Amino acid sequence: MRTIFHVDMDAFFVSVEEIFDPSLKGKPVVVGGKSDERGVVSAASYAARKFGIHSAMPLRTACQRCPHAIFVEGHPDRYRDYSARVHTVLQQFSPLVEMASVDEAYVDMTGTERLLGPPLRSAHTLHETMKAETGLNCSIGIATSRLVAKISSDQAKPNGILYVMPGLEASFLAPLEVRRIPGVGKVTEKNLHSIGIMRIGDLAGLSEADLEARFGKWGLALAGKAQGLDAGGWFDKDFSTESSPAEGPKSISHEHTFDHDTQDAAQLEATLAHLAEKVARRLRDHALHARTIQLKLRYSDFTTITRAHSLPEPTQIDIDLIEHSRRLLHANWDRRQSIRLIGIHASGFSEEQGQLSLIDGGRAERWRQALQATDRLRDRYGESAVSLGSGLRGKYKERVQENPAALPGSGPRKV
DNA sequence: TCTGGGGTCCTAGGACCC
DNA sequence: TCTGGGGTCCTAGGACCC
Repeated sequence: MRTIFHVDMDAFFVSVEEIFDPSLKGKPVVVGGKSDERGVVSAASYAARKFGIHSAMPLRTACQRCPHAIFVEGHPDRYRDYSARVHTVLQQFSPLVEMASVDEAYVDMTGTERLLGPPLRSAHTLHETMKAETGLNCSIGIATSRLVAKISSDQAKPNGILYVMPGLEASFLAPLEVRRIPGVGKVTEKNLHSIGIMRIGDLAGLSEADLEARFGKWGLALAGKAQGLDAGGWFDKDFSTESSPAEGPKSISHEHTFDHDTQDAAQLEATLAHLAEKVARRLRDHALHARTIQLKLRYSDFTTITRAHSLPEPTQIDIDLIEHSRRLLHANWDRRQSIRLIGIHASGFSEEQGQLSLIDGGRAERWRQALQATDRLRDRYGESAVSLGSGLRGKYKERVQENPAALPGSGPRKV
């Protein structure tokens, strides 16, 4: 029998902002951007939630619900820093810690009783240590599976601890809404409601065969989740010993939503080139080469298309990404419509570089050296210090020169 | 409710090969 | 040349998570 903690930081981004500006404490605070910008809420303080504000809500809606709320841009580097501190605290309690995202983690506490006491006691100690060492509140769910631990930390919020004792999983889950199951979103919830399944207990009452007939493979997974089982069964894996083969990212992408929809080809190309440079930069940082380049366009009416192209040889060079994404743009953009969002996505990674690229083999090495030099300059002087020329073009260039903040991605970053 | 940005995983159809 | 079946790769779209 395992003992799993799911540790979830309370209103993480807001709480970190409060450390840097204590005057925010207790006030309705919204992290995500200005109140009149295109964008959504990344995190809301508990005071803001009282006005009906929640994450993923459009900023403009949040502003309508609470005009006197304080809107702040996020600080991703601060969150990464505090996430690392959280990780450090957790490692004092178990060597088996898995950060599931920037603000939550699974900790395998199996076998720590002799050292740290029974689960409720060690959770209490962890809770206090977290507050003392990071200044942040967290909620802790304790259970025999990751799934139930996660659902119970959710029920423990804010700033609480909830222990689902072994054997009580089914009775804990039964009264909860199906939406509480991780992986059940709006669509699945609606589908389940349409056949009269409202609560996890209802779901647990259906047979595997029934669920499979209705939802296919996903139905089988759902049947397991309704029992509180992790994906691979109950006792199966012991997380960090079965070394994660999925080392490193599987895709790297950047996208940008314009303040105003546009049909200006120069602006689109300049933005795309800039996004491509950021993707290429990150490919080099990870020592990865991508074979598939995908363009994403979202029109004013919010219809979204993606168009992909696979290269004969993988690449990590700016101009390959810029050229291929530019071709995809011109081949697929319906010019009757104006564009709200443009993005580029790289996948199909390998660690080796391709023999061919748009540049012939002899010059490839010099290119690599030049790119390394620009990477270093950007490290030292900032992202906008160096550009390959194609990143800036036409009208857009003028705007950028007058106002560096006009360049997507420069200035304070959104979360 | 006028809807971000970064990811992961899944499905489904068609091409192509044996 | 009245036509099966499987495997793999590629592409497009969508659900979901934080």
